[in-house]
Amino acid sequence: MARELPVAFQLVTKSMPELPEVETVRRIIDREVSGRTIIGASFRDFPGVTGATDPATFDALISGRVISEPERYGKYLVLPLDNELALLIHLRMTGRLLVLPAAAPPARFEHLAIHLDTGHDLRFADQRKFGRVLILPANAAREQMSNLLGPEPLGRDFTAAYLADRLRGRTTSIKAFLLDQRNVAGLGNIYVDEALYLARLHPLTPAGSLAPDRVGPLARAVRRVLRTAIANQGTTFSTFENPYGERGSNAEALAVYGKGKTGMPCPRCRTPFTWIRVAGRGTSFCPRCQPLNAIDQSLAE
DNA sequence: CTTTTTCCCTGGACGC
DNA sequence: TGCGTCCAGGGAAAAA
Repeated sequence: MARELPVAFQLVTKSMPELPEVETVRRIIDREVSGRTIIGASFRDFPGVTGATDPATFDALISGRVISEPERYGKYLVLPLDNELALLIHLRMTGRLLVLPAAAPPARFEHLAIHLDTGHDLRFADQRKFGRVLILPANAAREQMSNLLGPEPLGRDFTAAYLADRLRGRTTSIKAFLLDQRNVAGLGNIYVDEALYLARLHPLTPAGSLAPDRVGPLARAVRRVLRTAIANQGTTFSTFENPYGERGSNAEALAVYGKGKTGMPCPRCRTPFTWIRVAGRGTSFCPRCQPLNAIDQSLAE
């Protein structure tokens, strides 16, 4: 049994939810919301809960249903219901899931409220409306996930052999490759920059040009930054506390992300970090620790 | 097929 | 102080 929630609390703050942040949200939802019965729902000012574009239909589909254990696929969250349907949620940039007392006023930028039999709501808020909520058959949701996403980086399938095979012949940059959810699920801008720093790879390195002995370390770097971030309950840039007094502390563990613009020094060699744009994303790296070697440079032309 | 670019959104930071 | 501009970036879709 989940303990009584003391007051309103925020499951996760803003700041680009990637795999570790979504996993943090998943665990808290599992703790506090799964097993609960939905007694109603409402939404407004929302692009729509795809699959039920009007509130009444959505309410009818989920009322009386029990939420079962939430599943995470990359950055997606699947909340299965006991009627073969599921909510498929993506927070994108600024999406947040909140648990609030039913009587609490709408959170800022709140779009959707799911009323639970505990007297609390599961609410979805999103300043920039990039986030998405879908209702669809649970099996269809899982099938969509397997079509859209590569292996889980912390799962058994994400091996050096898989990565080497997948990299072969690719001309795009290693950063764009890692951001592509079909290659590996769950990485975003923060953890790609961190993993490349750890693996000492220049973000523009052509993916197919990685020396064989760099592939295993890259896979390990990816796993390491994610494990650390999960242990820290995600990267939080603004202040928040969950009901247990915990906040995501991984921002302090970041070595390179966001530090290129101001030229902060590399903790390893004190060279100022550099900022460039790669794959449409702001990219920070150490020009000394993460060099483009000669063969990479010729391929990058 | 692969790769790149554009677009969606809005608040905060910054320059003048 | 106020106004304009840039920036944050995941992923769908279009373009190359």
